Amino acid sequence: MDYNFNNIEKKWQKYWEDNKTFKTPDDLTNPKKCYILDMFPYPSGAGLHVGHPEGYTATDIYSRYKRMKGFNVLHPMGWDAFGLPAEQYAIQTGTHPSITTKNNCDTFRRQIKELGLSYDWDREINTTDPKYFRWTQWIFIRLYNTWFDDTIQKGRPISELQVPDDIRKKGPAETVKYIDSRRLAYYDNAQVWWCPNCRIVCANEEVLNDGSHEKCGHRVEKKNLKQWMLRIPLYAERLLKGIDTVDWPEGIKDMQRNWIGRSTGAEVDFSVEGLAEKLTVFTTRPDTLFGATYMVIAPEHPMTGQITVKEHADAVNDYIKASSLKSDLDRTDLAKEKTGVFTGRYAINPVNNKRIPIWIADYVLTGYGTGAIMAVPAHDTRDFEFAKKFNLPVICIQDPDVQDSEQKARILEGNECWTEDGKYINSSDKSTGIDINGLNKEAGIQKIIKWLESRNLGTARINYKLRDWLFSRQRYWGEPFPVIHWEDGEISLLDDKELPLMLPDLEKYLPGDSGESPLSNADMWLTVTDAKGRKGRRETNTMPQWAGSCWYYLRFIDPKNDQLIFDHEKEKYWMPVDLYIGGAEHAVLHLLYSRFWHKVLFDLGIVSTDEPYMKLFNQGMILAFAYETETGMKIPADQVVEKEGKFYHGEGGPLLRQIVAKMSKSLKNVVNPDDVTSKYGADSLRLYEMFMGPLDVTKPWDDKGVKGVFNFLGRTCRFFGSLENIYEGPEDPEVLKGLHHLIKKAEGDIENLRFNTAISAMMIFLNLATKKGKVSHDTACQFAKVLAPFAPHLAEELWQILGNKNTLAYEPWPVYNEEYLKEDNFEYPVSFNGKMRFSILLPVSMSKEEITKAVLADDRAKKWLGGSAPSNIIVVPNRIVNIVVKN
RNA sequence: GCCCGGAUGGUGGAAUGGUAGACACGCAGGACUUAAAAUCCUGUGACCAUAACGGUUGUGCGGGUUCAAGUCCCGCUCCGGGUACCA
Repeated sequence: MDYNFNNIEKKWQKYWEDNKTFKTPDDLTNPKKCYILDMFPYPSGAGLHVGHPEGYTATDIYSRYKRMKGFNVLHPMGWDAFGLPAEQYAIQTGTHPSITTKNNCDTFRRQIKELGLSYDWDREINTTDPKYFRWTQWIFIRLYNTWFDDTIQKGRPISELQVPDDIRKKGPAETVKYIDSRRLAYYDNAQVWWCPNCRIVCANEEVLNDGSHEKCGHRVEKKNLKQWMLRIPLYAERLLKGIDTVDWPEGIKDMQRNWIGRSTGAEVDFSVEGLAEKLTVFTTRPDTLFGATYMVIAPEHPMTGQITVKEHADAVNDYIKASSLKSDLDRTDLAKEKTGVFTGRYAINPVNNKRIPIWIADYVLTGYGTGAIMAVPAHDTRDFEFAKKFNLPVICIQDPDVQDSEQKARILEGNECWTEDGKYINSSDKSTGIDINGLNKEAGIQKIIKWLESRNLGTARINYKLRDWLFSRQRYWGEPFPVIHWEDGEISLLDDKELPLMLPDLEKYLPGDSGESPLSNADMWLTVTDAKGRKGRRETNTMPQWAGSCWYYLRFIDPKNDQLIFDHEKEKYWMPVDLYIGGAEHAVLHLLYSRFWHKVLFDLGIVSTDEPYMKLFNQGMILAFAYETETGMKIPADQVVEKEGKFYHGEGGPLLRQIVAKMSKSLKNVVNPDDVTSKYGADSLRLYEMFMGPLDVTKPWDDKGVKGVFNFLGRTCRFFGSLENIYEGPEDPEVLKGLHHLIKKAEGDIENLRFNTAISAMMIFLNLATKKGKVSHDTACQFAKVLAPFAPHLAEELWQILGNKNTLAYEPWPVYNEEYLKEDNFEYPVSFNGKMRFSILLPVSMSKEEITKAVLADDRAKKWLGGSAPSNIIVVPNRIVNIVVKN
């Protein structure tokens, strides 16, 4: 039978759709459940990219396999469809973003369906659908009404928050202020990055290192705006601990840990000459207090005004102004050159009562720790650079653990910085009574913290890099906040019954002039009046794109529920997600934000698991070949001519180098999945994406490679689709062995997401079957089953040709029989001194002694021994023989 | 700078410490064909050698552990990703 993939694929896609083959039954009685999730895409106007099907095919193979293993499988797909491109298109053309979004979703859906992916389309969700974002708003209300109880490390309803009496006495305004200060969501002024080009606020994460906006490349500025923020750092410890409980790649776990950035140390209070107020610093090295020769506070520190003495005020103000104008670019570029200014004032070092100068410098950040540091130039490289530049004293207080005596001398003299361990010197003071001389780092830190705490000078402290999450955007195309700002200053949230709060239709989508979102133009929508006639204005910010993707996996469980966010019995059954596959670019933000929301929902009893995603896997990026000249100039792929395996810039042009690069329009090396499916079919595309290499590595796309799997499918079709190759009766032992070997291999490989080697095993079996010329009907059916998760269209077709009536999507996965895999003989490689010289076929049952005897009796062994006696013989049964000869 | 990966034929890649290069592409030769495409068969790391056998060498570089190292340990080089003065 010819391999007519077009007919076969259309036929089976229609069959699956008509029969709702992959509709997940709402059967909560099957104890074997498996929730297999893809990171749902943002449906861009460009359509599907070959990177998308990589992860989708992997989860599809896994899903189909699990169904055949008798699992109840939840495998849904949806759209993360809020986002800027549709809004910018609306600004340009006046087309409502919902129309653009719908069109893009339709394209994506069509393309995905053409790949034969076994999604339950009845569960399709769309973050822009009011029936969906109603619940996103609902979760926001929960966040607003939750506080974090540090003592039990748990989020609790705000109604359970005890307001201290001294605050209650100050009146209702102070009480509200106190309560607001504990909510997980709060509204406050925040200095944010502002992109003048897009006229939107950008999250820190969206600003690139060079100070440009990730989306448009324009330089961003700082701007003060009222913003919604989420107190994610309160969950830092929980987020950190949870990482240890999930089956994720270690690299991703590390990235999350680093992002949370826990560091232990101490807060130390320094008294300031002439001021009542103390200056508090955070340090991870309180043990180096004796080496603190100056202090630095951030330019944005609230005490800069008080600390700066008159004579230095001008210089300080100039410096603060200058640094406030700096973008990240400047701060990074100037990282090599430290800047700073002296305030004229001195602090007192608590360990020895010495006066040390207070400086202002922008290498100290306002958002981390207390925004102030004690500088220990002898043992911190940044402080060292600064001290050298401004001629501040460097006092070495640790005898370094180094051999090099010259280096040791330089360190002791304060001419080189030492950040490793060593025994303390110069670290005692009679007047204060502290002495850590002779101790090493760990003991020194313990002793100093104890001392500080006993004197109320400081306290042990844990700090996190993780910052509050800026949770609002000045955009139209996002979830509206269910929030009203009343004229008397009160903020109130909508009642659950009033959800969803819809987006108003607009004439124009341009942002408001002051940086407000386009919603500020929607007068009718904007103003509200309560029963008492009080006027209010709706929140004009909308939520960031993260909001919808933070919890979508939960809605898939019960996507059409109008009464509840989801049915709780269903949630208990399906959660957690068993396998989650997506790109590593979401390793930190999406996964961290999503885990945070999930933990809040868990604390409130809305979900039943502490972590949402049990096993995570990141597919590698798919790159493409690109071409460059000797000098490294990139040449678009359409100008390249291939001749005898070499590449030239045009006919007769200069020789080019083939390199591997990201697919890009400028390099003209973008591969469109539609082109691949029209030429080779969806099964070939699927198979090639999996055959290219391990799922998690980045790998280049090679059109020639598709041919390999296409050939395999063609040969499969011609062999198993031709009934003259199939007979009724017992199977040949060699074929039987090959088949069961394949079943075992494919099963293990699918479980471990090693699809490339599973496909190779199928090719090996096909080669064997072709060589034999005929296989039994049973063998053919088993093979179709193994093929089914990978190339489902062709597998269904073969299954039908072989006389079966139903879809094989739910046929039981074949069981391999170890009996068939048993070998009578093993071909022993015989090495001499580790070098393989010849092999010898021996029965597997042979004892070590017999093997030794048989090998030594062989003429070839005699040749390699050359008359001398072996000094050692290592026999590993069914593996190897190694003979050691001394010469 | 720091953190995390990676380096194996012409190419993508395979290999529980135990026969390096499975499988596939490409290439070469052959069959079929008037011819081409498609398909099928054979060969294919490099080097030396041969009528045939065979041998040497080989997993980025330098050391080490081991009977045995692509795999484990130490020290580098290069490439990719993440991150940016986090006290």
